[in-house]
Amino acid sequence: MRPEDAAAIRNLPLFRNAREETFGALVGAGFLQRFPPGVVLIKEREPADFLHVVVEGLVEMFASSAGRETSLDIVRPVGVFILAAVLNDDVNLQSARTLQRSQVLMIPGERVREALGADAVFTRAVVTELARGYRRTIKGLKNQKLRTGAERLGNWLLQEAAARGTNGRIELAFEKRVLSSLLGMTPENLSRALATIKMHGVSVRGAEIAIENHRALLAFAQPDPLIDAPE
Amino acid sequence: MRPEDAAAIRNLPLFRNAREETFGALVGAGFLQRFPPGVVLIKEREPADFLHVVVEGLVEMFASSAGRETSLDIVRPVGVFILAAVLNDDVNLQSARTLQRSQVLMIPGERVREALGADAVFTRAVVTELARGYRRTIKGLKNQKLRTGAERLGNWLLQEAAARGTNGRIELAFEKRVLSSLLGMTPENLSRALATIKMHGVSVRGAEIAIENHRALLAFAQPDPLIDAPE
DNA sequence: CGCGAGATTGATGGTAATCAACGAACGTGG
DNA sequence: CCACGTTCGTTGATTACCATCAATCTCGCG
Repeated sequence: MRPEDAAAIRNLPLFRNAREETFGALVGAGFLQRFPPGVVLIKEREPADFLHVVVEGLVEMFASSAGRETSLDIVRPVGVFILAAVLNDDVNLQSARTLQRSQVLMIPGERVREALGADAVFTRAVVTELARGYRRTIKGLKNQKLRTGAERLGNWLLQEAAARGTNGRIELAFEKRVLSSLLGMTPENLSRALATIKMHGVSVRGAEIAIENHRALLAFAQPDPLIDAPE
Repeated sequence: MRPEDAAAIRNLPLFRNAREETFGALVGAGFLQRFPPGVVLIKEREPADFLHVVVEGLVEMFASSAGRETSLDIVRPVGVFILAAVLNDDVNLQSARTLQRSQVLMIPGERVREALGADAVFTRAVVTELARGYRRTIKGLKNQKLRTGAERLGNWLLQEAAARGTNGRIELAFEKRVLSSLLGMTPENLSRALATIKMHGVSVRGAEIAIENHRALLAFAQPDPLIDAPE
């Protein structure tokens, strides 16, 4: 593992204040691996054997049922996934696949559960991380139940633009079909939603999306801090 | 507080294995109060000052945005709510109101956060409870994104019937409009969904719903343990 | 009895999924 | 370098699903 990767992981809220030996035990027992795009890292219905940390790249969380499939989240560096399943020693509710060439650290779940008992500070960080993930998911549920597709798109754009601080310019890092699934619609409908939203201050050229008229998009999307807050 | 209420709370997964003094400190600092139906206990956007425990009755968690409103969960005895917001010392993402005459124990958030540092067993229980709530919400999101309204209804009925062990008979404990909101549809559409699933082995008379043909309903609803499992 | 809240039913329009066809971009192999 | 093929995205037509508006019905209760 490169020193800057180790430092990035150490700097995760989950590990930042943990004791050195806790961190060492966890990372020491883990495997750091590279994957090409499109690799399925975990599958729903299977036991959650490893806690995953995305060190580099991009990972899509998704789920299927009765022949349908939907994307639930996109995990960027440095982020963690299936923490809840690992802690409960349960099966995965979600699958995960790489969207880009990615580097992922996998820590045996058993080690994570051991660390819980051994390091109170780490445990407190786990509580915070879980609570944060919990709240993120509730926001996702509100987003899905309270808004139309075009509104979800508008708010997603506002959020992305704000997160990147790139003055309203957004370059999609993955295919539009993934975005459509994340936003809870079909690819066809994303196309139409993008067309709709052009009337509200947005321009689209391929994977380049720009918010030309921030005020107009705000008026249309009506962002709500209790749904769209970055965290 | 009646002794049997104290015992029920003590028996919650969250408190079951906590040290006696932890439990005493938490419950001792709490207020046990009775409320008539329709009382708003907490409001979204406000700080989460108290952890709430539903001792008796029924509480609806709901949220609003941009003039729309939806129900997110129904909490029954003995259940806990807004744990995540209390732990993060953050604002509520959801509001809560009583659906029936209810008894609720309110524990100051500060005490809960203190107990985290003082009792490792309690902390471990908090981790488990949070992870469980997290996974429940992900199931809710999958339910919403992967199924139609009638399918959500069918699976809700199957789940209720199984939970009550009352041989397929379900007596609604709250108004249908609440159920419709919980299932992510309008009251009108719930009526139609109920009409639809009459063709799949369900009978409805007022608030009495019965699964006459379990096999037929299963075939229609296609329950999935990764969405519908009680927990 | 008659009122009123909740539930149902009907009519209509909007939103989204599906099916189908076309177009653009890209990579490969001739 | 170009022809071809594949994948992705877009567009159009149709259908399914759902929301809204309006009217009626049911039932509990004063």
